[in-house]
Amino acid sequence: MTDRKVRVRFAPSPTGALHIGGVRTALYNYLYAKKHGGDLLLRIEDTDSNRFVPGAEDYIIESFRWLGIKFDEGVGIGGDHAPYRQSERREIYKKYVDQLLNDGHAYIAFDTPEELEAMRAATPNFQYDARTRNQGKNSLTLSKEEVEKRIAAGEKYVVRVKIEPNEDVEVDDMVRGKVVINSNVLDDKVLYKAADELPTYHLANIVDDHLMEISHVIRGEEWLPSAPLHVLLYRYLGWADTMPQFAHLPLLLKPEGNGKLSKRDGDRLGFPVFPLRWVDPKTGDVSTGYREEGYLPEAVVNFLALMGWNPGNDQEIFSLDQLVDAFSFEHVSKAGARFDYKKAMWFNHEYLINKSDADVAALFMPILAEKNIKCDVAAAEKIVSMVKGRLNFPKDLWEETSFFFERPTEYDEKSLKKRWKPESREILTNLMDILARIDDFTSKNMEDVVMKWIEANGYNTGTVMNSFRITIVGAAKGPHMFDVIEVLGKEETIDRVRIALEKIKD
RNA sequence: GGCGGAUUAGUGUAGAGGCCUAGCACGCGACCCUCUCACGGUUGAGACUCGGGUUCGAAUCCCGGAUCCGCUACCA
Repeated sequence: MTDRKVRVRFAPSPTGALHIGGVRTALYNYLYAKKHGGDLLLRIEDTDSNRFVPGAEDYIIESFRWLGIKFDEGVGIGGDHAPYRQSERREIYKKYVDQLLNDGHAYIAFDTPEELEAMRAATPNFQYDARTRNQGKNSLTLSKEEVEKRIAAGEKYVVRVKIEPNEDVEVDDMVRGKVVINSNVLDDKVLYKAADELPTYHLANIVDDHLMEISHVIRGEEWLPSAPLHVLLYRYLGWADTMPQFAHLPLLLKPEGNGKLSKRDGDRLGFPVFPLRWVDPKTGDVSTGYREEGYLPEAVVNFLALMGWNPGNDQEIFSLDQLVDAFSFEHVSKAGARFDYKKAMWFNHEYLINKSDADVAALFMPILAEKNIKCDVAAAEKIVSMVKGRLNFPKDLWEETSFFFERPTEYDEKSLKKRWKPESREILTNLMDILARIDDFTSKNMEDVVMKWIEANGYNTGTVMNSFRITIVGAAKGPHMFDVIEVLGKEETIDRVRIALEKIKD
């Protein structure tokens, strides 16, 4: 289409925590920009003064910092097109509002909310448009003098776009192809509110995208119905030849039931819908985040990328750079995607498994510190290497390793019932003697000695090992037994068996 | 209601007229591995929304119904 530089933007409203769907939109913007050597900008769309929430902007910036999605320009970074906060761009919008007014593509309207309400009530399917605007109090129906008088008197007004009727407007969408709709179904949307001297989304969005030289608008599907309006605005403003290309992304849907993914789904099913923990400043409500739940940022990115896009083959594990390489709109799906939080857990599991023992140990150390347990890094790495495969989250580490640090206080009943045999007591008593005589207390050596002993006595390996395991671990679970007792050491191992034999009733 | 979008197993998806006896992954079940739990490997159940066309042939193209999603604010 155009050979100009790819410049895309993520433009959230600071109305609360950043929704995970917004994160995905930003991610796709990032992937497309980087794939084509372009820029990604962060713009804050705070044109609704009523919905502004303090802290939301910092939250957004911190979220992307954590996820590793870097912006090239925008709020918090700066750039040639500053300011990037719409509330700081009032004068800029005013200029284009006037241009639209002068060119007859917009008009001033004085109708109060109550009057509009009445009009809506009076006619079914009412919308403010070419057929009905003659019923309103606006600069098309009022005399010039009257309009000026009202404005001079300080009456609050609004500027509406004047949609030309009966015209097919075509939106060329990168994921959906051509979408055509007739301008008759478009209404004369409010573009500007004199009350707070701010534009609405529609105008601000077009003006900023034009001024910031945005080449592609990649946003959620909820914007598809207003895309024709945007196309018209580019035309009315005389910017049709540099209009960006549109791509409307499928929405993230509830894991079950109908509708789009919401915070409530996360609360109900137990998964985060926000990247970071968020405390609502008004209500004090606390929402957990992916970061706080122990998700790895690279796992979140990978999972999100695959909700609505696929590489066209069976590959599932992608680094951010690999995603950049593979991304294309040809493989963005059109239908909304049910949010698969179980798959998200699996991705985290995969990333955890593939981390080095040293990296997982680094996640383990703070947990140990919190429990007031002294453990050097080398030992932590060794322990972690044994349990890495069974983790979904770092917080599972304690559950999987606590027996290395604390003697069992009780013995799992199910395990006892299934694995404790009448001969267990006698076998373990003898095993204590065997272990006591081993000088080389390493896993491999002990395995050799003990297995030979088992064979020589004609014991059942399962009976011996499982009974032994229960006395050491407290249940029929955990890594290779000899690896466990190597870490524990001879004295501790024998103590545990002895104590267990005292406590366990046959 | 109006307008737009969508529709492959429970979920995410592959599939762009014959390669489809519809592939992969998550989840679920079984088996193998094994001293247990995991990991890993093998494997099972499980889908083309429904009707009509077009075609020698349709998951793939066309039309219609159904369902779902979104929009329909001086919110984004």
